[in-house]
Amino acid sequence: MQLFLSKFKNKIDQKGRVSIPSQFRSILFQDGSQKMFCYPSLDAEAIDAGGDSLSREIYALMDNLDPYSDEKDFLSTALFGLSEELRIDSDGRVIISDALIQHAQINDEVIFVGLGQKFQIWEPNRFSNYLQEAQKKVREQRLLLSKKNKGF
Amino acid sequence: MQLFLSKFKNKIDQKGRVSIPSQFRSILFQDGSQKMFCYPSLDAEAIDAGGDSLSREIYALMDNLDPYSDEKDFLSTALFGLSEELRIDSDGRVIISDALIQHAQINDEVIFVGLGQKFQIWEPNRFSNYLQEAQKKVREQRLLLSKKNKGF
DNA sequence: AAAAATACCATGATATCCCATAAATACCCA
DNA sequence: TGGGTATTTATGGGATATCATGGTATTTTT
Repeated sequence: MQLFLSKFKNKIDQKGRVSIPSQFRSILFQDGSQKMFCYPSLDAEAIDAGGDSLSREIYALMDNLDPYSDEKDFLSTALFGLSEELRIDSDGRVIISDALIQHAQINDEVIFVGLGQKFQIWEPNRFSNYLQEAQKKVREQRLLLSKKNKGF
Repeated sequence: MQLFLSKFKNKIDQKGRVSIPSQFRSILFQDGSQKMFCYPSLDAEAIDAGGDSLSREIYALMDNLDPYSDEKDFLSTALFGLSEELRIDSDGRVIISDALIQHAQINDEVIFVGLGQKFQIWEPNRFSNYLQEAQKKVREQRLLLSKKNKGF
């Protein structure tokens, strides 16, 4: 299976269009769909996105819930209500909806960040801040680890 | 199978007409019917709606209940008594009945919210309140989910 | 006849398609 | 290996189609 890797910075034009990085695009196209599935990230000011496999994963998750439970009502509102299947146009671009733009505080540039099974879309500055934080955490963790595991 | 996803805000005009979001409309039309099936949401101040598959589902649900039970009486009153099949006009609009308008406390704008198999129609402010609540609940429940669903 | 429902038409905004261009990348062959 | 050519890719713009929405006319209902 192909993974989403690396990161790419692209511009949003006046009509709101962004090119999906071609590497990512070709993965999305693999299952034949012309859509990019996406939704606001649960714990970051970013957009989570992926292809058919990601959306199927989420649909399956919903299917397992009791149809008439509060749990399902809340989840389906928060997930289905906020997720979108963006059409990929003939030039490989999408138009990100206002709601998602706002959630991720995006202006006229975005960074696509590969996360393996899915990828995220960030406002560039926010992403570099997030990355720094993450790296800091990793270093701290490593200090803890290195006491037990020399040479790592 | 096509699912109802995302949300759309539309206006109600002086004659009481609302456009069904075209994405939703095309799903409704798939089973050939020119109708939108709807009824007052059982546990929210909103309208539940969908196509033929939803109405069939509800019929099936009723069939499974003991014919002479209170449960069936109650449900058939709550659902069938108040459910309607709204004609979709040539421009893709419907007229929502007074009873449903009142149940959902709707004025001159509504939000259509995709929930997968069906969708809901909300008064915008009420929906944003409900959404906040739903997101809060989802975050609380999230630890449970993440153990089973990595990467989500 | 009055009121409601339905069909039909008009318009601005937006999305989609199609083409152009420049930069980046891949490709090829001496 | 290097240097040049072909392809791909990101991005912009104009033309076209679609959509939401308002309005008018016609039909149906009561």
